[in-house]
Amino acid sequence: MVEYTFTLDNTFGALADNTRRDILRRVSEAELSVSQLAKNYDLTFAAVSKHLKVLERAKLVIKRRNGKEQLVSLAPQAMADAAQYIEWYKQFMESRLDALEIYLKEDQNGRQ
Amino acid sequence: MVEYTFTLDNTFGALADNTRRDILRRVSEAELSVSQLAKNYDLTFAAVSKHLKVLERAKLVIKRRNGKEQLVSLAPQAMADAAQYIEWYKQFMESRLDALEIYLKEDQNGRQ
DNA sequence: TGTATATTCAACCATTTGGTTGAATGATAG
DNA sequence: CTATCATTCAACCAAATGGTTGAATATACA
Repeated sequence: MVEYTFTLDNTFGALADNTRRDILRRVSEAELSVSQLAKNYDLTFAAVSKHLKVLERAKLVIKRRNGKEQLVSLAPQAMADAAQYIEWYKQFMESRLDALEIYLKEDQNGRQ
Repeated sequence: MVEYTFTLDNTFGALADNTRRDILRRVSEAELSVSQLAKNYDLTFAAVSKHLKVLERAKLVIKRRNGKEQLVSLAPQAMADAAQYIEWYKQFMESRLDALEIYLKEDQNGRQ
């Protein structure tokens, strides 16, 4: 674990919003312009542009200019980092997930 | 994908803070009282208590009373849910991670 | 060159967040 | 009961977030 602190703050912070997660979902399927993205939300263009800046800061997406428009796509390198953080969290949860299994087995009945 | 929206907001929101991630790390190893936790940070007791409420709202920890103190531990069921979200995110990233491999192979040299 | 299109920037506003302090509540020990 | 320890609640504050509108910038097109 290096100095992931700020990056993790940005990464998780960026993921803590449904619009941004939806943007990620969309651009994970295809590279889209800002206006193409903006069409999907009941938000102003500027608001979507701001969301994109949050995602850019978190290095979850990159933009490249194509004529008048700006094309958004997932940022492959940061994506790998994100997956790594997530993997780390999964690891650190793992021991507890073992405990969970035991817990669930011991508790087949009395779940509220 | 059910209605994870609010939960994911809370989950990722809760994870977007180093103090809270550190609390999670600590309580993943052992059940700790609020004051035992608070000792580790240069924060008031109340501030730590607030962080714990955020983690509770995200169902990442649970508290149980033990005499005067309140013992904090990872919330096993929510932990499983969190792992599931994370797994989902990994899945949806997977296609792009394949693309990443290709990208990395094609780009052995020119990384800035 | 001027105009339209795509996007960002700046200023502003309301709400949320992360922190503080001090009072209130809960539980145990005398 | 009352004092004490552990924790929360309430009120407050500054900074960050998520949104708006309107002006500014960049590119293409005629």
